Amino acid sequence: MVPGVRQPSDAAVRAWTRINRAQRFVFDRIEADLKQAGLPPLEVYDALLELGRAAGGRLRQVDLERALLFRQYSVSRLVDRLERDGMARRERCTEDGRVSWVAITPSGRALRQAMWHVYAGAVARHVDCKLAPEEAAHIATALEKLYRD
Amino acid sequence: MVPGVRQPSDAAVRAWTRINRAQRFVFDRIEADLKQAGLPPLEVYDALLELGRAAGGRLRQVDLERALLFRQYSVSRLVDRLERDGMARRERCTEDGRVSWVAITPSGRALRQAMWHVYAGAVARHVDCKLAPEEAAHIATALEKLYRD
DNA sequence: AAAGATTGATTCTTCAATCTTA
DNA sequence: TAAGATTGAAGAATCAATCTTT
Repeated sequence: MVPGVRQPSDAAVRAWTRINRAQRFVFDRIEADLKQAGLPPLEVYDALLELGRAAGGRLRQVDLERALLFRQYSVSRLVDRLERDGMARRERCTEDGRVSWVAITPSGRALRQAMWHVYAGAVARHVDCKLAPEEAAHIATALEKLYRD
Repeated sequence: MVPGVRQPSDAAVRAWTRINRAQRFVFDRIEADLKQAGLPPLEVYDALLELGRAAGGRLRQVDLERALLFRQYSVSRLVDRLERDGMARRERCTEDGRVSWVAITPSGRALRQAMWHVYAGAVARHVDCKLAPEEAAHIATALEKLYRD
């Protein structure tokens, strides 16, 4: 025991290491499925989903940042790529000159749908198959507490 | 509904998105704590932990790869960095010329301990505080099923 | 000063090909 | 052929500094 360092419970350490491992394990498999289908990585799906859901099919960059739990510069570069590939475009904000809107394009919507095709199968195979329905629900409820600041 | 794509249950999709978000959220905060203390990222801790636990303080690279769920080339480059920083060294295997052993150094052991100092506090703050003890145990049990192939 | 966003340089990751030994 | 490991080149993430507007 080291004074001044609060020791977490064994249960908490085990929970954290397994969150970490399970995430990487499943994530790697989903990404592999997407890649095999010639599709972009999951972060592109997540971004297109947020944009597609938003009113008018667009979000301020800062809101996309919060929705995705990404850094400002990561979003900036992700949007660069989406724009380069024709999946989204930036629009200037007339009310606040600091703000940049990001709007999904029709190609972006089509890509999201194509990705869901593969993504859904991957979640079914790598998650749904392995958990009882109550387990999945229970995990979801408990994990939400970790990111409600 | 698209024929030919197995649809995962809503519960499974929610579980997966929350695993993903919770992992990123907690991971970012732990990494920030380590960084603020001038320490290297979590993967270094994980590697040093595996090496330190192993018999003789060393593992074959391929076993480190499996323990960490990393790719061959990622481990190769991680060991490059550990070696460069004096935390581990490669040793050739006399029995099988294809194999490379990776051994932890005394500096590596010291670093792992210094990192645990910070890491423990971070897990206490970002995980232990937010979950009831039974919840942590339950999460651990359920999540393990996701990476037992 | 603070909020939103961008960028040059560096570091790390990933891809795809390669190398060595079994 | 396959297993274990490495590597040049390309792509992405990160750092730290910067820019613009509020």
